[in-house]
Amino acid sequence: MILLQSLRDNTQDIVNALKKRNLDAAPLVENVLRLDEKRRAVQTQLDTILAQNNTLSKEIGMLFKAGKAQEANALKEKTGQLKEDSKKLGETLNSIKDQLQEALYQIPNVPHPSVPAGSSDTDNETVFEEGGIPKLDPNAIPHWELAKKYDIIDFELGVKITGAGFPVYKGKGARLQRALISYFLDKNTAAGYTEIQVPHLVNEASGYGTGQLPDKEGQMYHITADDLYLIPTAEVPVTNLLRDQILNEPDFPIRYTGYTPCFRREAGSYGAHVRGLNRLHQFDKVEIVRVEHPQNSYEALDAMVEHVKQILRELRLPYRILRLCGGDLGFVAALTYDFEVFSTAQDRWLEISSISNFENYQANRLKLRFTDKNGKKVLAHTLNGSALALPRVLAGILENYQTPEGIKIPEVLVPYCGFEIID
RNA sequence: AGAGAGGUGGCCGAGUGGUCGAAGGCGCACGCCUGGAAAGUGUGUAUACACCAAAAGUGUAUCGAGGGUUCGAAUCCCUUCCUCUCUGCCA
Repeated sequence: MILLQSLRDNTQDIVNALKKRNLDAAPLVENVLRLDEKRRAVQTQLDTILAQNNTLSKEIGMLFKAGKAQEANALKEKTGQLKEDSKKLGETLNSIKDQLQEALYQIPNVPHPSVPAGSSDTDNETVFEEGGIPKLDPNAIPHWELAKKYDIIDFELGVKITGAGFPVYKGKGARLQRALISYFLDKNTAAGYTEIQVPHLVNEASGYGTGQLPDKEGQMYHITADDLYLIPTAEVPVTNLLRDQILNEPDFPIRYTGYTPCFRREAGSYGAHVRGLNRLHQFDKVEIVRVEHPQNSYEALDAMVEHVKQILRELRLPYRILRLCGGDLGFVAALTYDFEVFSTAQDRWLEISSISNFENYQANRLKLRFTDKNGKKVLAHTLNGSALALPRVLAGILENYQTPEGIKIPEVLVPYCGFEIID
């Protein structure tokens, strides 16, 4: 959530910057500032009344001790009105606070100056492109057909036991999945990220911490019996490890990587582009998460981008990097780079990683702070990215590495797979 | 799931209606002591919000969370969440 203090201090700058999201934030911001002003006025009133009441109570206590019961009782009568007033004001204050909170939740993060203007994914800016697009056999086919041909992924079986979007990986397909997970984790730990295994279900507080709640309630699977949510990404449990923490400067940088399955309801997103592995309800992902000193967060973002580049180079997949435009930028992100792999067989780009700096937007909700050199408590910056999401990487490999003899396994994965070709 | 115990500051732990934001200890920071260190010793050591231009300062809230009783609640009552122990179940 956006920092109220900076909203107060830089109102106009923030409203202007949010225009990049094609959002006229002025009314939202005005509402927040109005509520904030109201809140402070009520707070001051309430504090005064409570202070009076406290003083009286102390006096009464002392009078009783001194045996002056009569005087004490006289004072007691004075407190009646104060009590009534404080109760009313307390209720008002709570209601204003709730409204303020809700109003703040509606304001998205302020885009970084480098975020291009634009309304949809067609306005995203390609900042880097690398890797040769392979020349495939004229009979090349998309991965869902390859999956069937070599019997490595069974979508129908998934439908039978669960439903659409829950594929079953078989034989070499399953082994390739496991290989990718291990390979990604190894790359990440070698780059300094600490491997971590987290629960796949989280409570409500964690959902709020990283911003999935309340905005994206409908996107998560909710276990109502125990009021827990299946994680849509490892970002949620991993980032929440640091919720309510006050760090020290030497603790930076904090770097975590974790593999988890991810569960997404993807309500309302069906269509031609969701075939096969392109969009699933359950998929595997290896995530990287960083918590940084505000001064270093953009350096960290660049490092994360470089790191993922390295992996795609090793896998020899043609990819490009996009800087998301204001219209495509996620609600809580200040700057996001998307990685896309080109699927030659589908003749389209597939998003396989999204790396974002949330600056202090997420940390504000998480109450994730550190003590700076002057002893002040300052919000940290949080970042995360996929390194990497499995299904589309798998799709890219299957499609780009297909030959008439079978699907070749990228060299770096052979030691992890134990075979060189799927045939 | 059933029965019981419990949740206090960075940690341990005292506190069963009044001056308690909370004893004591540990830890941490700074100083003294020392050739240096240890030991010893002194001081300090929560967070949020409000008032104030700001600092200083003052006020308010916070003893798992929410509500109640009371002039006054860490302490009493209710609700709820969580943890631990035993029983049950079980990879």
